[in-house]
Amino acid sequence: LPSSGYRSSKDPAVMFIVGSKIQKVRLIHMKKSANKKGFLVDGTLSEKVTHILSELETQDQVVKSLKKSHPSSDVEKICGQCHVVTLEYFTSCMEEGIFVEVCDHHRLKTGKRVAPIMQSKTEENPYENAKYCCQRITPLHSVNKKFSDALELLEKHADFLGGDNNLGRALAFRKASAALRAYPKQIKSMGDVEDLYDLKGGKHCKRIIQELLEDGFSTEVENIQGDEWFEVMQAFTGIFGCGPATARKWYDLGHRTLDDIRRSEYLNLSIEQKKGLEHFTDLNTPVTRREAEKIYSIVKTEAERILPGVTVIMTGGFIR
DNA sequence: CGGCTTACG
DNA sequence: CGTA
DNA sequence: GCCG
Repeated sequence: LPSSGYRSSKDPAVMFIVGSKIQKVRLIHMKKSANKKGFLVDGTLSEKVTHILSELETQDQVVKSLKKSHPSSDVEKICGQCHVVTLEYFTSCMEEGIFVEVCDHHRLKTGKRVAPIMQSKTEENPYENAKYCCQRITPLHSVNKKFSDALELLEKHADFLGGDNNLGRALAFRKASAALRAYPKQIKSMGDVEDLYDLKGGKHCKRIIQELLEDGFSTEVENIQGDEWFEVMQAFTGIFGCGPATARKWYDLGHRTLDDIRRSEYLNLSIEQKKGLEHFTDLNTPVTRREAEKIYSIVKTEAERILPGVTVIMTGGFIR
């Protein structure tokens, strides 16, 4: 341990896990497994704490977060006496069964600013190595739309069917579809998809792609598109508040159109579904940037009135 | 052959 | 069960 | 349906 400010080594090590950015169930699980392995975990931030573990990026963020959750503690002092470390440190400790030695790479940065994520134009699209979708870039308009749309249709179909295995199948189709949508080059032969993660071990998705390459269409896909049940399911699940289960129920009762649903006396429509029907077209129309800017301007004006100098930033897709 | 995100109303 |  |  560094000499200044640290307590003597005869005191037991105590960890404290900062809740921020950690989902509730995961936090509970972390504490549970730490206790099980004999680690001392403080429920509140006390002077006994020697290791502060956090998913946050910097020490300043940790201090800020703890001040909120522990207003009566001298957060700065306690943090100054502790190791402030990442959850990778936690993982290492769990593996070893002891408080492992704190290395530099475990420590949280002291800087206030989070480094912006830069996308250099010269950098190649990291797709080839991407195992996880968060590691790759997906264009809004993919050159492989034809392929991704086909698999997306199969995803929906499996989702509409529901039941045990179909949720898993839907997930697989979704991943495969997303993989193709993110693939930067136009797919021209089976060789292009041979090793693609989320497809490489598969048979069904590859068959669809082969059909599209050789014939320009897939019989399986065409059949689904021409299927009345599928079309009606698609329409019904387009209603806010109506998912696959409700859509199936309505179909089985003989309904076929949105107006059937509107006119029906006996369906106990939820408030969401009533509003979903009322604003069907609107709710299925993407919000334009122009509209988003307008709302932004209203929010910004009002926020500045309440708190002069405040920063207001649009988030979600419109941040791009 | 099991598992497939999580939380909330 | 549906939404986020 | 695909992955581990």
